[in-house]
Amino acid sequence: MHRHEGHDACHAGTGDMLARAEGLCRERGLQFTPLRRDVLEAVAEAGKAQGAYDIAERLSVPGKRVAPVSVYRALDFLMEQGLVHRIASRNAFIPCTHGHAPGEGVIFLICRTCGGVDEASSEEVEGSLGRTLERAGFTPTHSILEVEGDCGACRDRKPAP
Amino acid sequence: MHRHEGHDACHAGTGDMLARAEGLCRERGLQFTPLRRDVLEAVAEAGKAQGAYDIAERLSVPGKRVAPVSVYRALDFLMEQGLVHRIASRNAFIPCTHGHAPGEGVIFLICRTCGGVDEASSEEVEGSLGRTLERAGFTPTHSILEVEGDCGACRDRKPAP
DNA sequence: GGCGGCGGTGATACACTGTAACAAACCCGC
DNA sequence: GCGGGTTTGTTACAGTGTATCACCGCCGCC
Ligand SMILES: [Zn+2]
Ligand SMILES: [Zn+2]
Ligand SMILES: [Zn+2]
Ligand SMILES: [Zn+2]
Repeated sequence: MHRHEGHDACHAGTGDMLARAEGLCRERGLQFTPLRRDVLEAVAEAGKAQGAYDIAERLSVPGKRVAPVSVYRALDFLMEQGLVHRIASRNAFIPCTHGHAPGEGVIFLICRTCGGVDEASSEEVEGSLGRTLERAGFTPTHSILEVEGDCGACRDRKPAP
Repeated sequence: MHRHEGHDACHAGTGDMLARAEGLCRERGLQFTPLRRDVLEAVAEAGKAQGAYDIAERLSVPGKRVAPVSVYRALDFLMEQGLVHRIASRNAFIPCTHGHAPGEGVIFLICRTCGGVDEASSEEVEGSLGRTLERAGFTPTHSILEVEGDCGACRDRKPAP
């Protein structure tokens, strides 16, 4: 869940996220390498959607540069495992904090003020979208639904004029 | 030129589209310049979503090159006037063949086989999405909904089993 | 031990997408 | 014709993503 109370709250789930990722990779017989771990950690700690180049810069230290291409490869892996999502409207990436049923759609709620991205899902939206597509004679394989606006915390913080 | 080659989803036809655009610009006191006209025509004739650089190349002839930056400016104008849409998941542009009520959402149906993009809208999807957002305490300003899959024509043409 | 395949990483180069900045051309009313 | 806004040309650059090859570490096999 996306929280705005402060950094501690935002970062609280990072450890859990890493532990979950490690377990999931072991379970699937895949390698949770240091680079993949670092990329996931960087995405999880950021509190907002991160570009691949942002991650590369964040992970680079004097004497040890992480090239964007390596970040892209790690992100591809993490996306295949469902640990990270790509936000098409921002060319940026977020950690998955939701845990999805197979085939379930996701709605990304992107706050234009704080930049945070929350995930939601809705059987109702799924159903009505499915009916609309069927009516149009269209067979879907994949869909993206991204909403921009103001999250509750930011709306409360700046009450209407 | 080539207007009746395929079964293409030129619902309205390129000519109608250009006439509509010209009338709309006159009505709003805006300039429907040759470049803007050419860009809209290129997008409308393509039959599938076009990248800005594709359009630039299509409009360029020996001795008269159209720079991508000019295409981007024309596309910005056409998008402001609601004559063209941008497909975020493809970094590409399509002509608007739908005609939208103000504030109405759009669903883009992107065929992975023929590359064509159709538009749909649904009060039902709008409503259920609005309720889901309200439940999440999120105030939307703009949303994108893009579905990838197979259009009816392509599904019929390749009967699977 | 040596050896070869395999997946992951490093490194460079490149393609694609989009924007900033400034100059020149154009249009339109005065 | 003149002045001011708009449109376009041109160049340069920033941002995003991919291709390619080489190297390394690991594991199974001879
Ligand atoms: Zn998720
Ligand atoms: Zn916010
Ligand atoms: Zn439209
Ligand atoms: Zn199709």
